[in-house]
Order: sequence, then C-alpha cells, then structure tokens
Amino acid sequence: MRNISSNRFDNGRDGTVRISDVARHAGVSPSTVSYVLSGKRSISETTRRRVLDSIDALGYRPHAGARSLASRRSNVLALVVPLREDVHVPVAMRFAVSVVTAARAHDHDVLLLTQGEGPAGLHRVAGSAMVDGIVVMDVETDDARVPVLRSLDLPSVLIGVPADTEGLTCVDLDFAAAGAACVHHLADLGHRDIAFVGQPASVYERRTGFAERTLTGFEAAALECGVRATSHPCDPAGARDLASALVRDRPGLSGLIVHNEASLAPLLDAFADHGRVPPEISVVALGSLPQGAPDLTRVELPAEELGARAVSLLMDRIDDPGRTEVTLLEPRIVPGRSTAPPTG
Amino acid sequence: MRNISSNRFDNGRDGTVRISDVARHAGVSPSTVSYVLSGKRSISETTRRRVLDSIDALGYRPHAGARSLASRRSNVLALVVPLREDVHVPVAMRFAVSVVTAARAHDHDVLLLTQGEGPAGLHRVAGSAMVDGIVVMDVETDDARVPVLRSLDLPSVLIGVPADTEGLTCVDLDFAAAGAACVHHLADLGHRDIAFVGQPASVYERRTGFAERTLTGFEAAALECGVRATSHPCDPAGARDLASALVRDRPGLSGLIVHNEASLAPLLDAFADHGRVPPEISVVALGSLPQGAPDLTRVELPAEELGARAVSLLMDRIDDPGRTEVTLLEPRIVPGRSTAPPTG
DNA sequence: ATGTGTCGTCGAAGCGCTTCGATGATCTCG
DNA sequence: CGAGATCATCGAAGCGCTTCGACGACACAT
Repeated sequence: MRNISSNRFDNGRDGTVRISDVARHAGVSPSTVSYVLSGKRSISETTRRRVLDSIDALGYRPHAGARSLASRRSNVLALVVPLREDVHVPVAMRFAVSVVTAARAHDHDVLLLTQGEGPAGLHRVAGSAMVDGIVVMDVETDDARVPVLRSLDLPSVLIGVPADTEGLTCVDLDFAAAGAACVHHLADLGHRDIAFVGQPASVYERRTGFAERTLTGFEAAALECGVRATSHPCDPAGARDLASALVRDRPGLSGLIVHNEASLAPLLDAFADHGRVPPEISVVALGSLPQGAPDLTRVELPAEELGARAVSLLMDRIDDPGRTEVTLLEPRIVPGRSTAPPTG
Repeated sequence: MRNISSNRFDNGRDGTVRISDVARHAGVSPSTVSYVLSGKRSISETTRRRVLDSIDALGYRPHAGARSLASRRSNVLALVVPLREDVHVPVAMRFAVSVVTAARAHDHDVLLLTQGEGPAGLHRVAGSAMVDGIVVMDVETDDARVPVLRSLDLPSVLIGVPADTEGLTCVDLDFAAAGAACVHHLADLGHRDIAFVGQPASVYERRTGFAERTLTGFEAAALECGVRATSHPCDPAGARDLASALVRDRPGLSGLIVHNEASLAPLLDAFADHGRVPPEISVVALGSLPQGAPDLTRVELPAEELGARAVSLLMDRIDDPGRTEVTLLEPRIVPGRSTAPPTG
C-alpha cells in the first residue's frame, strides 16, 4: 500500500512534474528526456520506452514557457479574426475553426486576436515571442496590416490576397476565376442578361480583396461573353428592395449571381414573391452555403481547405522563412437545380 | 549621423531587445526595470520615467515565455468555444469577442480551444502552464467538462450553469426568470393561449443549461398564470412547418415566445404568410437579435456583459482561487411593437 | 592491437525574466 | 543626535527547459 498523494519520485513542492522528475523516474538525465520528446537525437528503443512510460506514469507536461524560452519556439500561432458588421460571421467562424484544427494537427495552439487591436496586436504578439507565426483573414486590397507584417520578421500567411504580394505568403480561392465561372455557366446556358448581387457596399468601399476580385472576374467575363451584366451591392435588409427593383427595371433578366451568404435567402424569397423562382430565373450562388439549403448551382467556398493550407504554409515558413508564395485554389462550379436555359 | 541598424546599446545578437539592454540604456539594474514594469516595489519617479523612456526608445517587449517561467503567470486565458451544428454562430461569436476584449483590458491574451478537443485540451493547456485560467461556454446541465475543471487546480469560469455548481464560478443570464418574464408579459396583456418556440431538439437532448432553464421558467410561469401553454423545439428548416401546424391546430393561439435566433425570421415570415402578423399575434423574442431587426418585444441576451463578467470573475479567482460564486444576471424585458392585448 | 566512426547518453550552460534578501541613503522622532 | 523605520535600488538565484560539446562503448576496417 502506498501513499496516493506522493511517492518517492515526487518533488515535494507543488503538483507539477518537471523534466527532472521524469528523468529520475526513468533513470536517465533530463537531456535524454528532452531528446526523447523532440526526437532531435537518436535514443535507443529501450530508453525511449522507459522514458515514455515514466512520462505518462507521472503525467508529465512540459512547461510551455520554459520550453519557449529555451527553444525560441512557442508552438502557438496567432489568428486575426475579422470583426465587422459586414462580414458574415458563420463564414469567418468556419475559417477560424479550420485554422485551429489544422494548427492542432501541427502541434500548435491558436491565440485569438481581434482586428480591433490593429497593428498594435501584431507587434505585441510578435515582439513578446508569444507566437511563431500569424494567420490573417479578411485581407483588403491595400491592407494596412501588410506593411506591418513585412516589418515583423515573424512568418505570416494571409487568407486573402492584397494588391502587392511581394514578400508575402497568401492563400485564397481564385475569386476572379470564380466570378468568371459563374458568368460562363450562365452564358453557356444561353443567358444574355444577368445581374451580380454582391456584398454590402461597405465591403467594396474598404476594398476587401475577395469581393473586389470576384467583381472584376465577373465584369471581365461578362464583357468577353457579350452579355448584359450589372452588379449590385446588397445587404440582408436591402435584399427585398433590390429584388423589386431588378424585377421592375430588368424585364429581360434571366440570370442571377449571388455572392452574399446573408442576403441569399431573403433575396430568393423576394424574387419568389414576384413569381420568379429558380430555375425559371437562373441563380448561381457563390460562397459558403448553409447545410440544408436548397440545391442551388454554386461555387463553394472551401473554407476548411483554405484554413488548412494557410496553416501548412505557415509551418513551412516557420521552418524556412525564405520562401514565399501565393496559392490560388481553383474554383469548382457545382451544378444544382437552380440554373437552366432561359425560357422564352 | 549614426548607424541606423545598430547603436551602442544594441546587444549585437538578433533583433530582440532584452531587459538588460533596457537596464543599460537607462543606467539601472534589470531588476529595477522589472519593478517599473510590474509596480511591485516602489520606484522613484525620475527612475521610472527614465526606464519607461528607454523602453520605448528601444522598443522593448518582455519575452512572454521568460516571464511566464519566472513569474508562474502566462497572462493568457483559454476560451473553449462551442462548435456544434445547433449553436447559433453569431451568438457564440459575440461571447468570444467580448471575452477577448475583456481579457485584453486585463492585460491577458486568449487562447482558442475548440470543444472538439474535449477534456484533453483542458489538461493540455492547464498542465503546460499555458494559461492562467479557463472560460467555458455552452455549458450543459450535466457537463462532462465540469469534473475535469474541478480536478484541474486552475481557475475557471463557466458562462452557463450546470446542475451541480459546487466549487465552480458561473455567470449567466437568469434564463428561468427570462422565460417566466416572457410569460408574465403576455399573461398581463391578457393572453391565455401561448406557445414557446425553442431551440433545436438536439439542444434539449444534450441538456444545454440555458435552454433547459428557460423552458423550466416558461412552464412554471405558465402554470402559475393559468394560461394554456405548449413548447416546441424548432430549427430554421422546420420553422415553416411549425408555423403551419400552430396556425392549424391552435386557433386560439395569441402569443408566441421565440427562443431561437436562427428560426425567428423564417418563423415570422411563415406566420405572416398565414395572415398573422405582430401585433395581431403577440411575439416575444428571447435572445440575441440582429441589428436592423424589427422592433420586437424581447429579452436581450447581454452577451458582452456576460463575457466581461466572466473574465473579471476569472481574474478574481486567479488572484484568489478560494472564492467561488454563481452570478445570474437579471433579465430585462424590452417592450416593442410586437405585443399587444389579444384581439377579439 | 590501433585507429576511425557511429551511437547513445550525460553534464553544464544559458534562454530572459522575476523575486528575494541585502544595502545604502534618507527620514522620523524621542 | 543616534536608533529605527522607510525608501530606492542592486545582485544573485532560480524558474524548467533545450542544446552543445564531450565522452564512453562498441563496431568495423585496417
């Protein structure tokens, strides 16, 4: 029978087990335990086993601060989440969660920064060596954070693409191609008069990268295909009015591209009230659709893949800060029941 | 003219400035700099100034790992965010953001944990001394994380209240009172037949604290007021059907309590399609309403206040782990245009 | 046997900070 | 006017880990 609250390997101080306790328990030196954990030197299989057994016999967990002090690695990433009226929260959350999940798969944790803190937040986490790298979401064409990131000498990855990508690592959906793909899909079906329903006006005003590029891709493709095409910012509260205006002013309108998660449902409802229901009017949705949504033709936003890629690129840059690259994922248009050749 | 990239106070190694560099620059010892920063010993005003000037002349930021190693404080809180199909993401985000903001106000950062990691995540951040405390959201009546938190010897605060609060610090809206307040409001107006539209069924199945308590409060108050009252789980996809069923089966129904952010709009739309528009049918909303929503009578969810309270309670417990307490915020019913005495 | 590697392990230094005790200097009061 | 208190500061130890160089043991080719 032994005392449950302590045994001969306890250090006696407080509840925490240190590497030296593990070392003693396993009959090796602390450095050997460290090497078992890091794999940075070869360790005999028998020693390895013994150390590992001691570790979980004692419930040892390395002190994060000590580790980061000695190794100059914190195993934490910073994630800057957007926080504006005009960003669609569920989409932002999908990104955030995928980043956290991917980070954990690479043995890292995630520190949450809000955009509210601005550059100061970036300086703080970088300067105090709290994190090994930074993931930034909701990037604007001329993003104020970009120069800060460049100056930081801490690796970072943007989910989104600013105008000048010199020295940056970015990953995003190829929104220009996505916008174009929507147009081509409709044009190929024979549509000659289409409207693009976009993000809230403020999103374009601050020149959010993805919104701007989508619109550019849309306009270029429309020109190329020779279709009549207009674009309209939209927010949920204005969706109904926009639908009425389009129905009233554009009798020939037969195709709709909707790049606005929050407005999609009210917009389609409003069109339905005017008797225009897909596929009589063709609708292509671009973005992150809720599960349980109707079967629309769409270009999905691969948030999970983007998050995972961002983290994986960040890991690469942590190991080798030299390389930088811009990765654009190719959009994939998924046919649904909401598009068809124009009637009449 | 001087060399921009280095001056006589540089340490010459890499870009980082250490406390000893500041000390040299200010002509004091490192410990003095530390005391200036922590305020744990009195320092003359002149020295203080000089040190502070040196700090921002050199751009010094304490190394977080070193600090946490020496002081046994990481200045980081963990936040466990819920991640389920059935939680309303914007609400969760409001909580998360308010926790981050409040934490920053207390000079702490926030580490993001997803519920997916379960107890392992809690053990990890606690065992490695990564965080000084934990905030947990989306608490269930019989939450599996509660015993883990109790065993952790790391302060924690729950936003939500489990069945057994022994040894816990919790903060939440008094949802039972909120549910009751909605009933009383309607009953006082003269309604005698009301329905409670709740969270998705799965939320009750896993016995989420706030949902369960609201329902309990609703039922008790209905009994007490002697009104006919029924309750119905609901999700956005089922809102339309629920509305039809209620209109069909409950001709006398004159009041509705909606405790479901995501279903509120579709539900009201569906009622409107049956010709029942507030205030002809009285509607009380309970929860976090989007800005720009119609002027409904409601009980607001004070997410920001709850987040801030949670953090502030957590700080108290970090300084004094002894005390524990359960704080319930009193619900406030805000009259809007959606309720009126029953017609006919 | 002797030299030459390789493998597995150890000891010690040091990461950058906080904190404790000590030490002058200055003030207070009988 | 000197004992004692108070104030401002310093030096050194130590937080728990990683990592570097060293070293003994053993293998293999001379």
